[in-house]
Amino acid sequence: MAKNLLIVESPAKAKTIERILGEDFEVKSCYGHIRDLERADMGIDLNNKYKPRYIVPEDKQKVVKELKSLAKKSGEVWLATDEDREGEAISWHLCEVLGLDPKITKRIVFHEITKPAIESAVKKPRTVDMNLVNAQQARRILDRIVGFELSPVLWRKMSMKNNLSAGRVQSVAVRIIAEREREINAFLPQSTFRIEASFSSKDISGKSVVFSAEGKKYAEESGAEKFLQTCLNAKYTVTDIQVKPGKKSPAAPFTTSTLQQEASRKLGYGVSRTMLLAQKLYESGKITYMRTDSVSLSETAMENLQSEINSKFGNKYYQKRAFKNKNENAQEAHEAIRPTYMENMSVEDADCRRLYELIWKRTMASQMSDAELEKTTALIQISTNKEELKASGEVLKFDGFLKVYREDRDDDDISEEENLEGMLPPLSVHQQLTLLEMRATERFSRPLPRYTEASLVKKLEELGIGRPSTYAPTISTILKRGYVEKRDKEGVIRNFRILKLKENKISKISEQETTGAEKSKLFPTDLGLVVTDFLKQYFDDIMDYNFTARIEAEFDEVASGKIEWNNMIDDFYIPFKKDVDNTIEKAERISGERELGIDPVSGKKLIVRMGRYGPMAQIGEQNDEEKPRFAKLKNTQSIETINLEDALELFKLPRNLGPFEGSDLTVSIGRFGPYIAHDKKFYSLGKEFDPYTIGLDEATPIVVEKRAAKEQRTIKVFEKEKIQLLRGPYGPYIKQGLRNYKIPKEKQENVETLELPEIKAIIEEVKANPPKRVPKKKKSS
DNA sequence: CAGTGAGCGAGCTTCCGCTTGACTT
Repeated sequence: MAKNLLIVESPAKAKTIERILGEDFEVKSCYGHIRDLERADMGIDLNNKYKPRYIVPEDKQKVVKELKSLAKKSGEVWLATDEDREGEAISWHLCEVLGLDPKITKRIVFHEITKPAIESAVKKPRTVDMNLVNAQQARRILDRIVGFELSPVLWRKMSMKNNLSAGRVQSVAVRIIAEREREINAFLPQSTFRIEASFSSKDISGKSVVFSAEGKKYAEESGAEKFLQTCLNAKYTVTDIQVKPGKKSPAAPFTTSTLQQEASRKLGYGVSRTMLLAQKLYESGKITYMRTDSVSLSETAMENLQSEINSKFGNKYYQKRAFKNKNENAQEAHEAIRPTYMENMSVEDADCRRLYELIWKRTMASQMSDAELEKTTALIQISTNKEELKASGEVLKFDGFLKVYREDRDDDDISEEENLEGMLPPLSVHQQLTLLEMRATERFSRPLPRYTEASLVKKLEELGIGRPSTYAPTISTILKRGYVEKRDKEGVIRNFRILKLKENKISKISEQETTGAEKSKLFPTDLGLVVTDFLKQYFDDIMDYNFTARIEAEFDEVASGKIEWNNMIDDFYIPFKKDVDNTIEKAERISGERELGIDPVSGKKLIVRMGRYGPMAQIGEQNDEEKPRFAKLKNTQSIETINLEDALELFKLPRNLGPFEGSDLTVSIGRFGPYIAHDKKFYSLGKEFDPYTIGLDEATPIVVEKRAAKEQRTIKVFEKEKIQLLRGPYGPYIKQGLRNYKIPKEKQENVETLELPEIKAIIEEVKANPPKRVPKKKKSS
């Protein structure tokens, strides 16, 4: 009898399932979606109820062909794609392509790859849920409409014409970054003077230890000073001690988003790196599926965890927990991310090890007991005034899950008070304390920090925007489009004041701290800011943080059969199309123009705006008699924040440094950064040099050095044929015009002896057999 | 490779969400 064919999405999953199901089934994977909307005319028939036109993309034709031929030979085809909207649609597309009747074809689902789960799924097959499929089609079509209508609006209205894009997810992601930047720019730090006293007391062994207590905060220095004065000659007595038990509970096992956040905080990984390593672990069978929004663990995994915890730490450390997803948008087609076998504490692969151990610890901790704490608060009376000081401390009574894992938090979630808590020595009521010193320290409020890749993912997830499979690609997209940059920012030094009461004397000191330093954070570019403003002005609805949540609710109604998908799309498209047409007709070109003042030399207006090649400054106007002067903004400058002085500075380039070997040296900034030009040749200027201040004596050695290096690189030159024989980082190569040609290995040995005929032969040879490259696909890249 | 910055019109770009490879100029 012919075998049954069971189709899943992921090939790694196929292997495991085939082992579980045994002889009767052949398990194959379709590698995700097998059809997509055609690109021409959006792939949607706007005049016929938005009827979609699907095609099998080129890179999926091979797998579709294979599945077709297998389906023909098989006894019965079973569809086991993921149990979510996208998975349901994949099953339906498979029916369409393989010629199966969706009304009778067997469709099964499971959320975990375990023997009981799969065997019970096979016992109760259903058929494809067309309402759910239609909800997916609506999602797909709406995203296509938004992306393919909005992007062309940008092409028309932006002077920069390199492939700009807009979409339901990416445009809101950029908006989040843009708004945070503006909040930070507008932020005015407020300072307060916080009272902190250090006392000495005896610990259990009779040794002197120091602990601190906190007092009030004062808005002004004068208030803090007055308070300190009232404390002169004071005595300090403990008046009250409160001891309260407390507990901490472990976090849920990892989802894609929480894994990305913790790998960023604890290991400093970007989201793409995390996903790459997780993929490797998944493919080698070490962890469960890594693109998931579920926090639940399979029964098998729970049993495995119980026995591991009991044997490693004892029964006292075990606590069974079932986690619930807080996120309403979760589709929970898979389990949480966990090790497949808890007995593997680590993995061989060094790259993956740290991520694996993180997953292991988090999973382990999730089924361990609470940590038990004792929180102590002591009130301290000041004999000379009515204020009180408060000392708090925390003692860990039982470590519980903290034995293996503690979740990190982002800076913005940690309050000052928590930071201060430490241990307290044993104290008693009426106890007299010895004051070591009391300080009023000036503290400034801080703006919220800029987003990291991972904290942006967290924000997107909270808003229900994007899916586990798209978080990392979305960030790549907004970086690639130049809407956002990932970089560091140096902090600035600022003074703060401290008033100190010590040995019954008050003194004032000033200290310095660095503030505003950021590492590996997301900054909006001028392009990102300008495009966001434009989209918000004309497409407020799409840019709304709740847009996705609203349409998701409608997709749910489609999925439950309450509304027809075409009607839903129609309700969206009619007003949207009106906005698009109106914008194309009425909106001015996007420029972000800002007038900074008057150039003192020419007396003309200086403006900054977006130009064809990026942000720039301009002196004078287009229709002036004299042509306006232009200068490119530096990478670190922004249209929004640059001032007149800095903008004028930009016009000092190109600078003529004077003569060298008979011709002038000039320095400027070009398309590829700062450079020195001499004798019609160009030499890049390293980061350590400033083109605005570099002098002739510094510049000439650079020219001499780089010229020598270039000569060394050159083996031979044939002027007439425009052919050069050069030495590159990957060995010698031939350059003709702008194209490079690789020299075959066997001829690399004696390149010096190569003559023109032989070189031409190599060029012809390479032209005839071009090296294999990633085809520049119009599709995914 | 090292300049540019107006507008026209050719012909191009673009979305989100499922999946893995095969590229190294």
